Amino acid sequence: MAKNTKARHDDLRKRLIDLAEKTVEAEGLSALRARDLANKAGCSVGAIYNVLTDMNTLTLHVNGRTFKRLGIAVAASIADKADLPPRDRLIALSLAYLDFANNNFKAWTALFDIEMTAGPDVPEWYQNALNELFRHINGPVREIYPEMGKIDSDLMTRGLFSSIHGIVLLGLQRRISGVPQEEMARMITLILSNLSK
Amino acid sequence: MAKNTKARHDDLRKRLIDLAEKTVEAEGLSALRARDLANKAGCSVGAIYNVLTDMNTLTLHVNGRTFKRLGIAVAASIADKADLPPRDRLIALSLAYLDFANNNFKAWTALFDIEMTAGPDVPEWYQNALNELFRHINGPVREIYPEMGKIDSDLMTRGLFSSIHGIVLLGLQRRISGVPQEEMARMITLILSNLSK
DNA sequence: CCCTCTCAGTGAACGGTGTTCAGAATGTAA
DNA sequence: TTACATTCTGAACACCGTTCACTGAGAGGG
Repeated sequence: MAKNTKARHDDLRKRLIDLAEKTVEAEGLSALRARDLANKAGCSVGAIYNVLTDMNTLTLHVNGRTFKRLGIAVAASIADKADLPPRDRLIALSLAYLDFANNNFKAWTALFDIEMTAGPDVPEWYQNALNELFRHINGPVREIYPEMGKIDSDLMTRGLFSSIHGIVLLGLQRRISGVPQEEMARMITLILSNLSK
Repeated sequence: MAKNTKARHDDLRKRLIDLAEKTVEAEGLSALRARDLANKAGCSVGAIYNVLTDMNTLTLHVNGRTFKRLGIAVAASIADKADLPPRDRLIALSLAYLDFANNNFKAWTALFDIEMTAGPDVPEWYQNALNELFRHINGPVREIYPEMGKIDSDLMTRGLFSSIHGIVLLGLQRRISGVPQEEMARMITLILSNLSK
């Protein structure tokens, strides 16, 4: 029965993450409540804590899935575009990022709404997921700036990602007036098109 | 006494905002609690609600002050640099933004941590404060791209602000590995220096 | 078949939020 | 002093995540 318990635990854990993912996608991270979740899963509140250490780690699991989907969507955007000029590949990547954030707004928001006060460092899988995104950007960057040293081209890569992220973030949160949805794509294109050299 | 109460209310409101500002600066938005605040102000919890509709509006007041300080800091960075080339002025503005966010990290974070789910629109003063920042950016942008139409140059302005914001945000939150403090300035400089035309 | 005995699962209870509102306290006027 | 109006108070409420003393179902031996 030790084996049996583990199987039941694994099963419950998976169901909880599935349900949490649906909730986050539909209503956002703030709608993820322990009692509601237990209710939907047909278990007690306590059962959640038999299987997951925290509500926070549950969110981490959901975010892990979101990051995976994000990575796939971004990679797909340049899968058949290897022959395009590097600037156009950067634009394609960025628009895919915008598109994903827009179509999965609440799940995408949850990626950055989570607490990360524990220590100076972020979970490893989070770093890995970001590094995966960086890899895609780094190729075009090195093509555009072949003379640039590795340190600077890495900085440029992270800087470009952060820039696009900032545009998408402030735009989708409607924190900046006069940036309707359809203009965000143009904003991204404008900035990336004007990268010199 | 109607006058008298108004004066007392105004006084209490001011003291509450002062105390809240200190708390947010020292410990962050999450440390702002109604009971603690009442304790520090020497009043009852209920008194807060006689004078402020909400804990959220209290945060808005604090954020208003932070935005004002931010605006002053950013404006000061180019006050004596009118003769510099536009790209250098953009860099000065951006580094001032980075500097302010770094030196007032918790208060600056609070600017964007606040709930804005109420309706599709953000408070008016928030928009005004942002527009003030945009004005500073718009000048150099129009100098760099004199042939650009107003619509596009406005998009470029907002896009550049969002970009710098994204770099500062992800960098200071340590959400991106390998971007130590001193390299963020270089990251910003790299990107802005490579704006073409 | 029954009786232990173990242990996973339960949900009431705990500590912590923001917010409210019946009543106490204070002030005003007759 | 008394009657009334106004202001202020803090216990109580609703709602979080989290815990832990209990329950009850199932295993194994007699």
